Amino acid sequence: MDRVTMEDVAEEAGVSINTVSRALNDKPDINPQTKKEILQIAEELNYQPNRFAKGLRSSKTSTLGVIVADILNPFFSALLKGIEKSAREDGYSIIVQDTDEKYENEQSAIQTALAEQVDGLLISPVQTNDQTIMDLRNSDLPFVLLGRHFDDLETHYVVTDDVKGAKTAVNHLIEKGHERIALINGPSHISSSKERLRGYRQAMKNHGLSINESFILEDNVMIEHGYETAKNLLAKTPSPTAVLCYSDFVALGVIKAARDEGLKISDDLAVVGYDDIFFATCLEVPLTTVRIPKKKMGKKAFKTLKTLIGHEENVTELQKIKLETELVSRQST
Amino acid sequence: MDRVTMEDVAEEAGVSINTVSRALNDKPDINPQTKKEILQIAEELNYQPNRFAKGLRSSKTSTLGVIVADILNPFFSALLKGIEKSAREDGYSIIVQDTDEKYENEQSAIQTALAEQVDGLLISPVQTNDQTIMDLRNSDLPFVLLGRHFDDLETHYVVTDDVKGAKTAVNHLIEKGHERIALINGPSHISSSKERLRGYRQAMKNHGLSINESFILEDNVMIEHGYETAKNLLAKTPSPTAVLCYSDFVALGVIKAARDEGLKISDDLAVVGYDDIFFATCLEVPLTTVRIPKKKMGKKAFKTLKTLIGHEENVTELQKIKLETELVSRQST
DNA sequence: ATATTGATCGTGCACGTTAACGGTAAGGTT
DNA sequence: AACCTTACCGTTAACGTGCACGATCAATAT
Repeated sequence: MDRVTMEDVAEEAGVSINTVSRALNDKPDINPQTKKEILQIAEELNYQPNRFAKGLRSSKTSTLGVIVADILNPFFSALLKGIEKSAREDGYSIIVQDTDEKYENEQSAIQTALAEQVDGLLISPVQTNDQTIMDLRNSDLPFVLLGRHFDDLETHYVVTDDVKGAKTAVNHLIEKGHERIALINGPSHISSSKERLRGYRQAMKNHGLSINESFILEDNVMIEHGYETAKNLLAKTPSPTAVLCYSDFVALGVIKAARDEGLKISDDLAVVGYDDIFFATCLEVPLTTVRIPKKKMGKKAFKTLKTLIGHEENVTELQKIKLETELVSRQST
Repeated sequence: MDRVTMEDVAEEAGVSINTVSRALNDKPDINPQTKKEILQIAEELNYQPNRFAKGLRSSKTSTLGVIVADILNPFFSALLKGIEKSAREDGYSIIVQDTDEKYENEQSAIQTALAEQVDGLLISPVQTNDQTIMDLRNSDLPFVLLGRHFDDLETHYVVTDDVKGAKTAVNHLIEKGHERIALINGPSHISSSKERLRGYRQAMKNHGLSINESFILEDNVMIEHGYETAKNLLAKTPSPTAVLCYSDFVALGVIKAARDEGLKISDDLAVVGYDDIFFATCLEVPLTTVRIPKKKMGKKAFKTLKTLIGHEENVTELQKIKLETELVSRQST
């Protein structure tokens, strides 16, 4: 059973293919009555447009590329979920690629996306290199950065207000009476790390607290590293009474390390995470964390990309969107 | 800057388009020397084949549809990761759709996939209805079911050996000295639930243990339900000393409920999960669980689908693949 | 010398859709 | 009566690729 084409519909309706095209695409120059009949017949025959013919003609697919750093990370899963939902509601399909936080994968993923001829690209860039992003700008494929951005690169992006987020978290810890507050941050060269560090410093300064520079550690985003880093941190004297982590993943590592040391979370060591991935509530001591509106972020990123695709060649001004975070206070502080 | 086509390459090489086609597609009837030159030029010009033209001609995209029940569930994330990786390595792109465990979404997702003209479909079906799957069989689109299958539906699938998995888990609990063992199962009409129940019964019977039918509960896969169900379960007298859960998600709910009741995991209540999602190790009491080789499963599903796509019209025999699980013993038992 | 073969390459059409363009008929305008 | 407008519709070419077919030429066989 072959696919139904416009020609089949045309034949059935006794009109030309073009008329069918006009009917299906809401074009003018068509009798409302014939249009109605054609749509009727198309429906009956279960006509499905051939997207390859469409794409070939118009060089517009209705497909977006999404490149995430690690699907297993619930943060990205949630992002992806938001993107997928709003894209689907808008008639877009998404092609997903996972870079495993590796630079070379990102590079080839972008190449693949170009070859796939997607209409646009959503990227949560890896941290090691921005060369690929620069290359991407030279092609005329619209793209939006997600979660991370590069200061020195003028691109569209959707991120969160990390200065404010970290500041609020530190303020919260200070209110709880903590003074020796550590920061296990992400890689220092990515924007979110820089800004959170800024927020951390501001909050400490505002409350007249001195900063123990050895309490500021740089880390990877993965859980295993959080564990190691926390081990080091807790060995220091005097040891911190509170830690702000770069992610809930890192916080998990910290909690593990604290458990090993016989420290009680909250009493002996207050921990604040970042992201609010869903099992932050499932821990023995539910985790206080800075909630990132992940689905909303995905949705917003899609909307942004869509306007870019709409305007195309027009030099639309740069979309730099910062979403607000929310401190969710639980038992770990 | 327009896209480079085969015509451009042909012109540059001083040959016809057809010759370029032959060179690029490893066809015979071509001089090795000219072939080499053409490939060289194609490389220099950075020629990228137009997949829409290709798709239109050959009605073969290199795209697969993947329909998952819930991306936020780490089980599906891991599955997706496995699929994505092996697909990418094989030159396939994947279009991902999320059904939110809702039947109507699955239905439209399949429609979308058909419209997208993917080469094949990988589906982790929702539990409520198999009508869509039946419809899908009537189209000639090859597809493979993932994780769940339907007894009465003759389709290709990749699942795990659930009878054995549950049996091993129950055996483990019995070895630990438990006799009052409960089962919080998934929805009773899906295959994995049925088989795990079978495994549970077999293991109990083999050890001469009587089964308290009120210890067998049906549940949804979501975490919130695990909590409620466990509440009910723990209120029973005599209460069970061990629980086998349908998923790690459910186990989390059980652990929460046990915590509310002041029960100590392992000592007062042994808990076994299913799936082995990555944060099973992150819990206060690391969770004993039946590990499903998720990435391998994704990979296997892709491979299976690929052979189906290869053989196309040929009536290949049904692929019913059962992967082995592995009991991972941790501190919760 | 002529016929045959094989290697190599070009020609032309088809895939399904869109859009520019031209055509037709009915009605109105000068 | 000759023209223009309007509303509607069909013809046709084009998007980039792959495949069937035919063409060419040199080498070999008869």
